[in-house]
Amino acid sequence: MHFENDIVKRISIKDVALKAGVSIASVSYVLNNKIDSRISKDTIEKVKKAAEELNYRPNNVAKSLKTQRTHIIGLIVADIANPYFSQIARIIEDEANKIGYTLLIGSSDENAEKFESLINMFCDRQADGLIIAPVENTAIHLQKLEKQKMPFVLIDRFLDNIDASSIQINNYEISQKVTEHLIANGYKNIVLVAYKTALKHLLQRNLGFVDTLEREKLKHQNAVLNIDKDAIDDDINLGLDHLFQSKTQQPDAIFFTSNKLAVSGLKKLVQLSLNVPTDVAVVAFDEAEAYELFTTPITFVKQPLALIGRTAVQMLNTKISDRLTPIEHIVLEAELRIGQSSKLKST
Amino acid sequence: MHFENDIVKRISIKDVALKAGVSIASVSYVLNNKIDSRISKDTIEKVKKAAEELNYRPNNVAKSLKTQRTHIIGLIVADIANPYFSQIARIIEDEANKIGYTLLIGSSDENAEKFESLINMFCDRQADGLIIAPVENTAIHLQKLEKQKMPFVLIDRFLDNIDASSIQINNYEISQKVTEHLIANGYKNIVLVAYKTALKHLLQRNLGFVDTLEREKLKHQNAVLNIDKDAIDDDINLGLDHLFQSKTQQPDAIFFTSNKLAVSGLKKLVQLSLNVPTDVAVVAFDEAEAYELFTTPITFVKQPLALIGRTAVQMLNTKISDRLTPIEHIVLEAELRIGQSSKLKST
DNA sequence: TGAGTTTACTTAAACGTTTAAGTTAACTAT
DNA sequence: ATAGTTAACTTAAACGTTTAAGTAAACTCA
Repeated sequence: MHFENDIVKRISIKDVALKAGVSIASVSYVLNNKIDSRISKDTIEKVKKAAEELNYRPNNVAKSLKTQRTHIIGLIVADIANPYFSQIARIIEDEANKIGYTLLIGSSDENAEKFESLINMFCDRQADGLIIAPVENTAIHLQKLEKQKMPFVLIDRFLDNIDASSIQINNYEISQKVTEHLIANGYKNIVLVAYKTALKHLLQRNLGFVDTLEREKLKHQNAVLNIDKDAIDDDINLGLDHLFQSKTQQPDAIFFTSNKLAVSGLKKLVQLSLNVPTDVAVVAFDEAEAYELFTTPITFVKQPLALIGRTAVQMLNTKISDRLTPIEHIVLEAELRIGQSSKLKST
Repeated sequence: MHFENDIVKRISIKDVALKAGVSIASVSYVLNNKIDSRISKDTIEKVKKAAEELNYRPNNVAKSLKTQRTHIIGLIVADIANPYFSQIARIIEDEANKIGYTLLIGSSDENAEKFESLINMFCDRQADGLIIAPVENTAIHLQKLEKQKMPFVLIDRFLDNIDASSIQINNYEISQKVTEHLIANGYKNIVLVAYKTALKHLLQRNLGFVDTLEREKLKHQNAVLNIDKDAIDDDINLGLDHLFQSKTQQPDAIFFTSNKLAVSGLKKLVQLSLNVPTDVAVVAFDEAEAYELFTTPITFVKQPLALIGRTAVQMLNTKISDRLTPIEHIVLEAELRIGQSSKLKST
């Protein structure tokens, strides 16, 4: 039978069986290397030859339906276009592929509704497990996942009211370290540029900063500039304008708590013709190509992305194969990469 | 029945049917809004109530097996960690979601073998269609796709020996335009930093450059620095060192034909303490955060990413719904964004 | 020799859906 | 009263696999 302009009928195990003159069960055994069930060399040859000649390719949809395993891992990030997440995604992709999984990626845009529909989509598609950078107000959905016994691990962020395996960095401590570094280098009017958020990991960054200022007896009123994540450029524009107009106490250093904040802020500093670090020192968070190419190389907090990705996949994989694996919280250490943007203040 | 520590049994249409006291067919009709088959208000209510109470979620694997549609679109890029591709991926993700598709992404690393296994993976997973940035020496695999009548469209790149729908930018013309722009601004010793490659779209960029030099009677021997994509930093290091050591004819302008080349090259220029544009002018390709933050904002070729992504999804979708749709080649226009890095040469 | 074992298969049910075809009761029209 | 129609369902096959269970021939050994 030949359909002139129709979809080419895909070759199934049935066609292979017919051509090889054996049962479909035999074909399945041969093609899946089920050596425990004894099959003659002759049959193996016949099946392999037929499969080859027909250009047989397995149908994973059917396979998944039968085996109840899709070998799909879902990944929910805030935005795959953000280099932080695209780098992590790439690492996870490779790591997942290595152990036979395919990665399905979704962007939540920090939006709880999109987040929920991604969760649903992954569940409906029968993903074997999920790696999730959770969004504010999504604890309910994660609890639902737990109830369904869907294996998942959290990365980057975590939520209070949910007890799930997670991989984080030492946000509080690294933020302390950054602040201490700036103070040690002679900066006294340090401003933190952070997000308006309830996300724990970001609040820890803020807290590490404020606590350190307090401990070092530096003023910390108005030391935090809170930015709306949906209006980064606008808020930073206004915020920095305001800060540098104030003749009383201009900041001598800025600590940006994310790459997007830093990139936006650096643009603004260029616009304001402020020199880094002579007019104002800068420390950033996460990586960005831009940090290396800025007039002066930027000091930044480098997250162990490869380790985060690898650990996430490994943890998830053990969770998938053994659902009784206890919950685990892993804290990885971020690194302070010191560039020129925060060097010893020349007085 | 309750399994203490086992996987929670997922609720199927069967359970809903049982609870509602109707057949599974009725449940299917109700849940899929098949209004053509007449169903009483009463039954509709019962089914919806049962589904709700049981928290029923459809099993897309089973659905796909039966309907022969997965509503999955596969996307093959060189590397999802590359901002050019992650931005495109994000646009495609949104566009695909809008019309009910889920995006599956794979990175080929410009490697023909990985490329082939991605193609196979997508086929085995029964993707409805593919959006592909093809790799060198992969025409065979694309031909195989054609033979199988798997709908696909090519983006970014294209191959000679394959007649498939594609979306490109006007590589040759925009490259001419860049070169003319540099010449118009007084630069005479322009060097092109390009990839060692057989990829057509990149060769067109090279050709647009060389042709323009020739037409303008400028020397074009050694005007192209070819970089191995697997050793970008090393090759650029050596190449630029060599160029700027030559006392005879130092370049006064560099045109980088990709974002990765540009970022690597700009780093090197910083190392060499060369000022842009007074020592050497620069034009780059594609976008990078870095361009805006460099000492002087970089002139670059901006691709219409959103349009590329949207067009790709639309073309693919019409191909999926009607496999007889004729092949189409779309050429979109890139834009030259003029920054400070190529401004009028001060003599 | 014949009961038991091993080898090399095949049969058939199942996974969770969709949907064409079948069924039955109620209604309509003569 | 009866044939025909319609409404509201249900039955069962199918999608392409996997795999437990069944079968039949060949071999083993007392």
